[in-house]
Amino acid sequence: MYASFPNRQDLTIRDEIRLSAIARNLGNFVDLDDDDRISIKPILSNSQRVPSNQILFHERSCCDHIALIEEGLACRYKTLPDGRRQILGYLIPGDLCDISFLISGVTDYGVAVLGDSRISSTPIHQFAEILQSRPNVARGVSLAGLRDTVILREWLLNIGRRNALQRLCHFFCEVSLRMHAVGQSRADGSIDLPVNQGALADTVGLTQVHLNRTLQRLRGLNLIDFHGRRLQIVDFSQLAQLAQFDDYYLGLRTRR
Amino acid sequence: MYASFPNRQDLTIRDEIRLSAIARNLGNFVDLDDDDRISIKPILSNSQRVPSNQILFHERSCCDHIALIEEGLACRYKTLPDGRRQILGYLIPGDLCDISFLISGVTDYGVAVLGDSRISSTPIHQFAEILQSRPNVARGVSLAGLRDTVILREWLLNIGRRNALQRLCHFFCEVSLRMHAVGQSRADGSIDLPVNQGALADTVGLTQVHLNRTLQRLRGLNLIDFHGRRLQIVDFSQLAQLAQFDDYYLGLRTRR
DNA sequence: CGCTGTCTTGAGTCGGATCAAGATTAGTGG
DNA sequence: CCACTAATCTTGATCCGACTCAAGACAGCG
Repeated sequence: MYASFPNRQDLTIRDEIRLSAIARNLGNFVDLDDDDRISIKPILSNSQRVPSNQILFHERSCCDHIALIEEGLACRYKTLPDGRRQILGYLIPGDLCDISFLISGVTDYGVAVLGDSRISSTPIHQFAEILQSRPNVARGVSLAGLRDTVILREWLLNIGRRNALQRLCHFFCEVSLRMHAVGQSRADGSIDLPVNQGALADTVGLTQVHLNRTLQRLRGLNLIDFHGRRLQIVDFSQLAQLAQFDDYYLGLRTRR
Repeated sequence: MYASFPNRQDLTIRDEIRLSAIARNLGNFVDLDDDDRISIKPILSNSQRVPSNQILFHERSCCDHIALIEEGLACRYKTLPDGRRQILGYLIPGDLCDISFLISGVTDYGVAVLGDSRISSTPIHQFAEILQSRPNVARGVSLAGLRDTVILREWLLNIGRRNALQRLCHFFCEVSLRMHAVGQSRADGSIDLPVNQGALADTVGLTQVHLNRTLQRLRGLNLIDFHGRRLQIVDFSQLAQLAQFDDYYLGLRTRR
């Protein structure tokens, strides 16, 4: 699928899991051994394709499954009675949405699929069993869940205290690094970002029109290139500087 | 201390714990029995007074204790390199800050005390022991922690998608209900809110000047009365309607 | 009483919203 | 492959909410 990957056919199952997005994701937080990786196989085994724009679950719904994004993109969101929407975060390959179902079983937010995706769904009890038998995996999953909250806090700072240009830069920096960390960037460093400008506006708390103009400013500064649902960051360090972006909060192991 | 409370001297230890803010807080999520309540006594036993404006811990620090707000008020915050600050949430009596230390040990945010407070601090290992022996308490603590995140999401929606007046109304509704739920409201329904307008501005993502004017509009509408660090909500239902506030996300058991 | 923090007010500016229309692209069925 | 349709993107004009800067009023406190 991606240039740097060997052909899937040639891989053993163990290697396939090793290269899976979730193994890469958890690998950012803990060191998984082979047994750990084998243990998460059930989570990967019943995936299915989900078309763009489908709602995985609605705001204020109940959940007895834990979904994993294997390919594609999804987002958490909340809406106001008058229809205004705020996107609360993105779920990229390797992300679970949401382990808090293990505790609570209800959601305050909804999850929508953004591009055509492949998503697997695991019953809560089965998921819980894996966590119980593999403490290492459990710790990785906990830390991944914790990072979701850390990102949420950074977003609140972003939207509450940065201006339009900075917000957008910050978002692009973040999503780009996260995609890299789970092996979802292309050879040229670009990433697939199947979102329209309306969704981008709902991400950073702007209107669609103003987002469009901000995007053009960014393009004019020659910092990014965003066409055909693909994001290419031209100058990451300048982008990060403009946004006062610091990857500390992502807690990713640097492994370039 | 509050008019409706019996004199502390007359209480047995068991009753004292029952009336403690943390027991009331956890009681919003699970039903605690007497053994559960006795078990949390160690958490309450080494409290000390902390003066206003003191920093409990800084952004990006390490933590080996879990702090409990027994009286007073504190807030989580993050700052930008240029000094801009965003308050991420308030810690009111009965709140733990933050159980994620059980997993991670480092913070991305800081915590500052706002009014003179009484705060107790428990070593992580001791705290973990209690959770291990009392699953009911553990579940309550987990749900309380989960609600912190739910509130965070609501704040992102609030700051991202509501205007100045709505944001402020929403915040007042929320903090008022939360204080009620842990027995921290006065006989007349007012609550202590030891924050200045600068902090309020950092709460809802506005400047201090504009917050001042928004506050005046709210006073002009005769919906609130905020003087001398005390908040009196004059007409809750109108305030809630204006903010499109819905207490669903707080997950509090209604017990008026 | 004077200091310091906090609140309030005014004037001017600007960032971002709103409204409306047109251009471009993607998707669909024939 | 084209024609038609619906999304999406882009642009312009205008307006308003919120920010900035600056100064003054007020309150709490030693």
